[in-house]
Amino acid sequence: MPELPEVETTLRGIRPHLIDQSVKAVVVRQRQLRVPVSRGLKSKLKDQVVRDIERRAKYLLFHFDCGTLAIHLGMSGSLRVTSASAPIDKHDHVDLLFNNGAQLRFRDPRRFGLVVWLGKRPLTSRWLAHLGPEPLSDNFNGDYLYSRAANRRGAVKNFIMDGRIVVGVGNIYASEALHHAHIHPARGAGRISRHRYDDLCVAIKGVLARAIDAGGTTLRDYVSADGVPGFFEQQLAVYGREGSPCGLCSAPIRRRVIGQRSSFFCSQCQR
DNA sequence: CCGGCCACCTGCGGGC
DNA sequence: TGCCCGCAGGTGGCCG
Repeated sequence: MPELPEVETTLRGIRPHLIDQSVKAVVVRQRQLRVPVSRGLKSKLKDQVVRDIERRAKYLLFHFDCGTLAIHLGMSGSLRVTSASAPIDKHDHVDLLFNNGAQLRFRDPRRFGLVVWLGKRPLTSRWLAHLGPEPLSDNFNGDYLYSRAANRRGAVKNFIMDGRIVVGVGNIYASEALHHAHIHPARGAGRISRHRYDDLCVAIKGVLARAIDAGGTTLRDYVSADGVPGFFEQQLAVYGREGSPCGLCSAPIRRRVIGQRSSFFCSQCQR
């Protein structure tokens, strides 16, 4: 479900409720997520104060004095701040209860998500150490993309979805950004000019920034931490629109599997 | 190092 | 109504 804009929207929703609050209890109903939730989490977090929460790639990092907890939403995860009386869904796997009465609830039907302790040096942990730059940062630019693409024969769509190259570009926004930049998703990454990588970089930043502004994209059941759906779906140019006319040239949008993922594009506008 | 493929898991909608 | 199939927003790991 969530790509970077949805994770950023979640961060903005939960942060004000939890900063400076101390953990009263941890409830784990299902520890079999992508990796098992560690049994020591409860004793580790008890009475610890949330000093800050930030996002790195699609990971939410909860910083405590004793170290950092990471939560990843996988394909179907969501985080909500609820009251203690909220009914428990069968996929509500982990709660953090706070002394101010707030409760952070992690729900994840498919259980591809992650609740892991990263210790005192989170950026060197196996989950974060290999990650590429943030797409909205200044060190992600056309020069960087072009240099990393040299000699790569794989499809550019797979290239920009590779977290070692750049983080946070998932299946929706990869298709969207490539349409904006008029680049065919199956084109070899090493066969794109420096100039076109400038365009692609601008397109990636633009599409992510607009999606954040709209509160993310709601497909199926995604809602932000406050229970409000995102409204970016109405702005999607190609994703999920197979057969409908391209907004630029009216040719029908095509769907094709690239790297085992559905990809949407206009074969007129994108080369 | 790189590319291709698989796995993990549940739910939903469409077709018969 | 019910079953089966294909599809779904992520990403680490394995193999050649």
